[in-house]
Amino acid sequence: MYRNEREHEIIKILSTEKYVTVKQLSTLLYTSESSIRRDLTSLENQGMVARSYGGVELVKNTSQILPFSTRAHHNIAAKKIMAKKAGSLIQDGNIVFLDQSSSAFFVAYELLKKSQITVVTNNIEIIALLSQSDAEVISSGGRLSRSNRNCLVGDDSHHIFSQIHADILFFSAKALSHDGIVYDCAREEVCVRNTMLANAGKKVLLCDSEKFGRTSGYRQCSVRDIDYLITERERQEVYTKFQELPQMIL
Amino acid sequence: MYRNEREHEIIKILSTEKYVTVKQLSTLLYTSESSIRRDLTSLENQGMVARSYGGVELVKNTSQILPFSTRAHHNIAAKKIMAKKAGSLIQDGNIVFLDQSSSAFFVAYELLKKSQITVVTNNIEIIALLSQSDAEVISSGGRLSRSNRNCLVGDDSHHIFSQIHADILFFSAKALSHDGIVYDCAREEVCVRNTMLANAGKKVLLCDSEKFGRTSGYRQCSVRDIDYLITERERQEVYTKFQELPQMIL
DNA sequence: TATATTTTTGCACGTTTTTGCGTATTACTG
DNA sequence: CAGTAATACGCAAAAACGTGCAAAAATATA
Repeated sequence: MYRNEREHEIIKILSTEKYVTVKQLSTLLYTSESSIRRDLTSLENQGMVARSYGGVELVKNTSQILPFSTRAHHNIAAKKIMAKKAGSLIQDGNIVFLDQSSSAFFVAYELLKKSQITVVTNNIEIIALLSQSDAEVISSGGRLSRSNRNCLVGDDSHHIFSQIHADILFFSAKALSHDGIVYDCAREEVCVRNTMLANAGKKVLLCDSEKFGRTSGYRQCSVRDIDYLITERERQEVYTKFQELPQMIL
Repeated sequence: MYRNEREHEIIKILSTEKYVTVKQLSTLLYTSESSIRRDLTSLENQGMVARSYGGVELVKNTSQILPFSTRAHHNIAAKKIMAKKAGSLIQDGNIVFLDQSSSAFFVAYELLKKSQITVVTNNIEIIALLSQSDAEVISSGGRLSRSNRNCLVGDDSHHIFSQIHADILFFSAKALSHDGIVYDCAREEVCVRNTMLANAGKKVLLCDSEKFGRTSGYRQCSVRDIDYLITERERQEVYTKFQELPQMIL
């Protein structure tokens, strides 16, 4: 992690000072500017600081140690709200399909509160999370996606989803158009999700309101094919946008 | 666990100080720097501390998201040596099978240095590691093992290994008896490994010398079935123990 | 208690890593 | 497009490291 004591000090200094110059650091830490620069190069490579000509500042959200959590989850607040709502649909003993979305990842957190759950997913991040839990966890297999390196895709990923019938599926998408078509941008991920849709009882779409009224590259399904739509907004706010929608959850 | 009182003290100091130098420790504990270094090597091998030039810090294995990446591995030094040797057997463009052992995890590190590699594994930890790399990564699928929560087992885990023929397989075991039988302790893991063995070109056993002359619950295979045996010791030292062995690597 | 055996310690020495300086290169500034 | 400042890079010196070895300490044995 840290190559030496100085790198610790630099981070400590940056936690109080917003921005420091290389010269200041070399004075403060009684060492040459060369050494400071070498430290900064290392810290930069680890994504801990952001350099600019003459100085450096701290990168926010330094909880990066792990390959995944570094990946910025966008709109976390919305996803947490949706996950809470999703939790109310899950019962002890359920078999749950979770897709490769980060929305589904937050639903996995809710699963930790339930008992006797079986989870089937192609999302590596979810498998890693649940490896600590006492849930039964089943991974789909397949090739690690190149575009979105936290999920398994390709022919081999379909197999398990067609072997198991889930009580409930939680999935997400890139876009939901006004005429009720669900879109995603990655061909292979749409394919796997189709197999999930075909083998699940309740089908639940997690879709934050940012995605309303848009389209994307590939058609996933229609809102008519699903049972529940979950957003981070209030039921009322959403009804005005889509007239003929299925039962929605708050 | 701890080899002496000092190692306990070092951990105690590290629980309050984030980072300490070797010099500080030798003063604090009234002993030579050599002895401190020996303690640190031991603690590092147990995965308890992370060293860097000049000092050490505590390993934080409290990471919630990815439980294993920082998890303590036993006998890390031996595994690193074996991984280095393993690396010399891997060529660019190879298809590599890696089993669920932590020895194989260290081999995965060596793969980061190669190009055009395809990795097939049932080890979640390896998939997580390589998700950052540009290697082609294929996961076996299956049920997350209850005994060893970082790997996939069961019927579904076999499929991929029988579909793909690997250039080389790296695997480990719990024991290697004097008459050349390789043993492991988990039934399900032995089964998957059998499928790997059946579908690999070169078969390479990673086995640190601690495991020599022992047995365990389930028979995996004979040394006659494998092509290379890698240990952390010198070739000479091992030859004296096993007379009729396959070509060994240093 | 005395003696043998094993383990630990500290020092010396060869190796590896880091450091800081000089210099070439690259990036901002007017 | 100069002129200056910051940075990157090569190299020799310094610091830190690992290891073998003999002395010391701890442990086992008689």
